[in-house]
Amino acid sequence: MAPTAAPTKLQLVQSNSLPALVQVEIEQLILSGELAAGERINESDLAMRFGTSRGPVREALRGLEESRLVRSEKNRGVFVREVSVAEADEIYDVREALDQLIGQRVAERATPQQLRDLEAVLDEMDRATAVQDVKAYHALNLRFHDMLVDFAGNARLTESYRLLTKGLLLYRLRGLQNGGGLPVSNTEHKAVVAAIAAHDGVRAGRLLRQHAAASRARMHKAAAAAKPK
Amino acid sequence: MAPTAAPTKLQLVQSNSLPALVQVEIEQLILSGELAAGERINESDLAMRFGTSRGPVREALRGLEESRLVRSEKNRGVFVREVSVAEADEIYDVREALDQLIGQRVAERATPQQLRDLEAVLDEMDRATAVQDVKAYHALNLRFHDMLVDFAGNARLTESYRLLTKGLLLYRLRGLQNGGGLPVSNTEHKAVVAAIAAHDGVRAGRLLRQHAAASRARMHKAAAAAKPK
DNA sequence: AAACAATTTATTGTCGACAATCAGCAATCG
DNA sequence: CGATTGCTGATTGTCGACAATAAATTGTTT
Repeated sequence: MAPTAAPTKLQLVQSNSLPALVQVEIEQLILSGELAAGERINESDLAMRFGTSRGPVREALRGLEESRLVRSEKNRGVFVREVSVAEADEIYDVREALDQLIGQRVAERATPQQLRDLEAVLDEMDRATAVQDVKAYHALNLRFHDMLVDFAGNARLTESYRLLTKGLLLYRLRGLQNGGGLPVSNTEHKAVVAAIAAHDGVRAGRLLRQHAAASRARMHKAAAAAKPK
Repeated sequence: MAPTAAPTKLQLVQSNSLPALVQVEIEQLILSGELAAGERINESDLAMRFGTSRGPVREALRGLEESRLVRSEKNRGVFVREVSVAEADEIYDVREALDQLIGQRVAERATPQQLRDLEAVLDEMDRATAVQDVKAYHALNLRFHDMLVDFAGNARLTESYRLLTKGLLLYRLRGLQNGGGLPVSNTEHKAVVAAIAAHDGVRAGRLLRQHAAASRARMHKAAAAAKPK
């Protein structure tokens, strides 16, 4: 396997081209919420900010458009995408199917070391739950699911899954981030990991799918609470 | 609803920007095999060909890179992607999961009109099989699965699925397109449509997944036959 | 003749400039 | 007074030119 340990920034600049660098930078801006959903993106401003000309920025935006993080209107500019509840619902539909596949594959292939890594994250999440640190829990949750899809050992699956979850992330940023549900969420995680440890692919797949479905239900609940209408 | 009937060319030029147009054009070049897998793409040549400067071409290539149809090496250029058997295998793994979801959803939502459309394509495929027109069958097969994912009524699912199948298309172009198996393939199609007509989501999902698995097996068989070693 | 070094050529990467287009406002006319 | 028309500033779309890099070629030396 390639040395995935810690690619230095120098290596990044040498291997990746400038537009690629700018693309991940803008992506961070969007995912962190600094560029709000729906907001229009000014090419010149970004170019200034990164110390480049508008060319690389435009190329980066085209990449982000393809990954559906922005949408582009001719002669009007590119906008940070807004993900509606309906669209998030669609994403969850696909995600549930993929999560089932992920659970199954991970249960079949997980090494003892990978299992230990998963359990370590689980512990950290327990600690975050104890102190009600929602932000930390959220980050750990992302990391947990990221590890799972990685351990499934299918690059295309990883790619599809990441693309999907990015869209979900965009929705979550709309402010209606749920409050409760952390303990129950982690309980579900533990059940999944237990099935993986038992190398029970069918059960792990089913549980991970159910976890996604529960997550979707929590989203709906939060949305309904935020907008009683 | 907007007039989706027949978008005139004028509307297309007005709504879509030049880089987007160039992108689909290059995509056609790749999918048709005019730009062979592994081949290096010359920006200036393409720009000349489309009568634009290199800017729009570069933007289009960045989009194609994001959709994994090309890969890009810094200071060396962009290359049409080659999809190995292993990678095609990975894609099929994901595709099977999505196909199951597609079958289920279509069985739940399909309208009588949509069912008739599907059956019409089935008939055409029968006719293509009768005269051993592999090329026509291939095109119809793509159309059939395209219709299915559309009828599932989930835009994100469509998007993910199309992205995946494009990769598969790229593999098929490597020449080892199977010869036989057309009749059996269409028999599978018919079983799927029958389940859809019965609005039996579970069965349709299972059958469509099995169809994808069988298709994968046929690919392996063809690959083994082409390269016995 | 083979291996290495220097040079040339082709191609990509980046930039600044100009043209095209749009949103907003002001002036005009009914 | 409202609507329409014509400016105006800002922003995007596109281009041609130049710099940086890699590949190919040639020349040189042993």
